[in-house]
Amino acid sequence: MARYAQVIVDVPAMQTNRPYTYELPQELQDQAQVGMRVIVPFGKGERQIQGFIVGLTDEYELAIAPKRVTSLMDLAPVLNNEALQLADWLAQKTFSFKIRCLQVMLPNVMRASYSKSLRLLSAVELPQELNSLFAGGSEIEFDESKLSAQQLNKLAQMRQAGHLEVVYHVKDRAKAKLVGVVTSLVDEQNYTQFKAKVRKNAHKQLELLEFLYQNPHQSFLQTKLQADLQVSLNQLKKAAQQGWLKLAQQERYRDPYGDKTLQVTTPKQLTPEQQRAVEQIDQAITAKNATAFLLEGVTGSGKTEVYLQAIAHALSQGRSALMLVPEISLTPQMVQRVKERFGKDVAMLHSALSDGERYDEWRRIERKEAKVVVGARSAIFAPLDDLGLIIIDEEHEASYKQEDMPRYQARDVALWRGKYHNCPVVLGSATPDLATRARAQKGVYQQLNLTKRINGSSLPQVTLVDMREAVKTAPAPDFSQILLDQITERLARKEQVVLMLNRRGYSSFVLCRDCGFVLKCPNCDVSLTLHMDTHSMKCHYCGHEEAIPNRCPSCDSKKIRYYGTGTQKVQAELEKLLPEARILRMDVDTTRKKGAHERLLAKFGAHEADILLGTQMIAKGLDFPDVTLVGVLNADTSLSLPDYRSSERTFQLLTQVSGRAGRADKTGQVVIQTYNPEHYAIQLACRQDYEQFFFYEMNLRHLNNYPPYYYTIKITVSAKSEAEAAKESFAIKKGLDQCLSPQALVLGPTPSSILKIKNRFYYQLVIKYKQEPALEKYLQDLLLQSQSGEKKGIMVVIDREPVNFL
DNA sequence: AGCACGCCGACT
DNA sequence: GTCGGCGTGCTC
Repeated sequence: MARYAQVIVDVPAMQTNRPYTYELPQELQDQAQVGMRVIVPFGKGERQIQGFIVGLTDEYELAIAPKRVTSLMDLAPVLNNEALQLADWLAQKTFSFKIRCLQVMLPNVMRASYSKSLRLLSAVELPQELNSLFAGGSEIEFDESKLSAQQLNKLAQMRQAGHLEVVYHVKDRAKAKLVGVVTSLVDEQNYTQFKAKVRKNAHKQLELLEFLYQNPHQSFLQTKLQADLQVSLNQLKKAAQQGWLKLAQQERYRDPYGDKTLQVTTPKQLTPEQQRAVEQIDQAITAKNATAFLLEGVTGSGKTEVYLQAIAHALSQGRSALMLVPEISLTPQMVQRVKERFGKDVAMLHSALSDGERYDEWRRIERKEAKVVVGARSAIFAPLDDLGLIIIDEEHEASYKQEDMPRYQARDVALWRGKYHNCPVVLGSATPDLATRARAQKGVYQQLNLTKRINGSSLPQVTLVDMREAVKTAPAPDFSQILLDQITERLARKEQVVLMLNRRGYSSFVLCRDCGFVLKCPNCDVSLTLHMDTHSMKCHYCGHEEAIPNRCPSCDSKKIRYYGTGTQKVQAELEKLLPEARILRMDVDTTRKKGAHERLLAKFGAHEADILLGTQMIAKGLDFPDVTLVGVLNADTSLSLPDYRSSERTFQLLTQVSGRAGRADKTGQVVIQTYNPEHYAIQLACRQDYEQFFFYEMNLRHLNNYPPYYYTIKITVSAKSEAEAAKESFAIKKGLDQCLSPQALVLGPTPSSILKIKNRFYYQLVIKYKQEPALEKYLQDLLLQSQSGEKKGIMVVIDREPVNFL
C-alpha cells in the first residue's frame, strides 16, 4: 500500500503555509516518521530541497501525480510532537510561515545549505566560451553570479539540446565532531610475536609497540598520541594493519567552556521572603500546576538564589528546567553561578557559541544529558521534555522579542510551554513590564515579592541634577560640578565608578553652524555618526563611511562642528578633567569582538580601572562590590523617542543602573543628570518607586488607548521608491478599514521615523484594538499576498505587539 | 528561485 | 503571419 508524507518545504524565496504531499518510496515507508527532515523534489525543475514531515497518511486525493520523497535526512525525528504543535501556534500567532517556525526550533546547522552543479550528459564539443569552465571534467559547481551573460546563454542552449543538466544538492551541515581514537591491542599474549616481526633498526616502530604494550587495551586521542610519540598517521595505519592497535572515529562534544573545574556551591540560606517565594514555586512544580508567577524583587534582593533553589526542586522531582536570561547578562558571572550549582547537568545556549558548539549543546539536551538549560531568547525552544520549571529573568527586557520572522515573544512561548508541560513559569524583574504587572494585578499571574535587599543594605541615595542650571557652572559639557566632585571623592577613596551615557535615540553628528547642514548618509535617511577612533563618519544602519568634513559641503563655511554626546567624546572630556583616572569604555565599538564584553568586565572587576564608562549595556546584571557611585550623564534622551513606551524604558533603565551602586557595607550614591527633572519617570526612578510608576503610567496608557489596555500590531511596508511604499501602505489601510470595527484605531500610514534605510523607503501602520474577529484572517491573507509583492521589491512585515514603534 | 503560460512588438 | 519579450502564477 502506498504511504504519503505531508511535508512543509523550505523553498528559498518562496513560502507557503500549507504542507505538500509526497509519496514515500517503499524502502522509506517503515523508517519515515513525523518530525523528520526529508529531501524532496520541488517545482518544474525537480530542484531538491529540505522539508519537514508533519504528517503521514494512506490517502492521496489530488488529481496530479504525486512526487516521491528523495531521502530522509534523519534516523529519528528531530522535532517532537510538542515542537510541531508549538510551530503551528507560533505561525498563527506571529503571522509567520510555518517553515520558519520549524526552523527556529533547531540549531542553525540543521538547516540545509543548497548548491547546484552542471553536469555534461554527452560527449559533445563544447563551445569556446565554456571550454575553460569545465576544464576537461564533466561536472562543475554552478554559480550564476560568476558566469558571464554569454556563458549563461550558451549553457541554456546546451541544456535545451539535452547535452547538459542542472543537478541540485542539499547538504546537511549538522555534523557531530569526530576525533580519531587509538586503542592498543598489544598485551602479554601477542607482544613477543609482534616484536619478532619488527626490524631491529626500526626505532620508531619499536617505540610505538613498547608504548602499546605498556598500556594494554587503553585508548588514546590519536592527535595526542601522534604528538607525544612523534609518529605519523601512516605509521599508525600500518600498525593497525599489523593488528597492534585499532583506529576508530569517536563522536566528541565540542567543549565551549574548556576543562575549568568548578567548585560546587550549596544552596544558600534564604530570607523569609525568598523562602516563601521558593515554597510557592515548589508547590506548583510538585502539583504540576501551570501557574505563572511574577517574582518582583528590587535589585539585590536575591532573585537568582530563588531561581536556583526552585530549579533544584524541579530536578529533585526528576524533571528538567529552563532559564532564560537577556543575552547581555549571560556573562561569565551568571553562567558560573548556575554551573557551580548544577555542574554538568547544565547546557548553555548563547550567541557566543559557534554553530557547531550550539549543535552539540542541543544534542546534549535532546539526549537528556543536560537537565538544566540556561540561555538567551531562542533557548526557549530547547528540546527539554518533562519540563518542571521555566524561568524568565529580567522579563521586561526588550530582547525577548525576536525582531525577524518568526517575531515571537519568548515570554509567550514560555507560557505556552508551561501549559503544555503543566509546569510553572516564573517571570522575574525589579521593574516588570507594565503588561506583566497588570496581569498580576488582575490575578492572572501570581505575584511574589522580594522587598528587601539580601544583606540588609539600603537602597542607594539618588541625587538629581538639573542640568538646565548646572550646565552654567559645569566644568565640562557633560559633567556637572556635583557629579565631578563625587567622582573625585571615589577616586581618592580607591572606590569604583560606573558612568552611563544614555545613547538611545541619540548620537553625535556634524552640523554646520552657519547653514544648519547636517551630514547624512547617502543611502539612509539618518545623520552620520562621528567616530573619533577611525577619524571618520559612519552610518549605523548600512555601514557607509566617509571622511570628517572640515568645510560645510553645502555652504563651504568652516563652522562645521560636532554635536551630541558619544562615549568617545565623554571619555576625552573625562581624561582632561581627571587625567589620573583609569577609564574603561564599553560601548558597541569596544565590545564588537567576540568575548570583548567579558574581558572588559573582568578587567573592571579586577580593579584595573577606576571608571567604567558605557551605554545602556552596563546597566544590566553586573555586580561589583567596590562600585559606590553610579552617574547617569543624560537621563532623558530616551524620553523623547516617538514611542509610547519611552517613559517605561527610561524608568527601567534608571532604576536598573541605580541598583548597581552600593553593596553590603558600602552605601551607594547615584547621580542623575537631566534636563527634565520634573518628569515622573525620572522622579519615580530616583525614589525607586515602581508601584507609583506603575499606577501613574497605567493611567496614561488608559487615557491614550495604549497597551496593556489595547493590543497593537505594527505593519511596515518597504519598497525601493517612496511612492510604492506609500501606495501599498494606503492599500492595506483601506483593507483594514473594511475589516475592522469602529472600536479599533489605525494610526497611519506614516513614513517611518527613519524614512530611508539602505536605499529602501519605509511606511508604517499601527493597529490598536481590543477585539477584532476579522483582523486575524485579514492579516493571514496579507501575509500570503505579501509573497507576490516581494518579487517587485515591496515588502510587508506584520509585527504583533512590537517592542518598538520606530 | 525556476519554469510555463500568456498576450503584445519587430521580424522571416 | 511567427519569434520572443518578460508580467503573472504555481510549485505535491
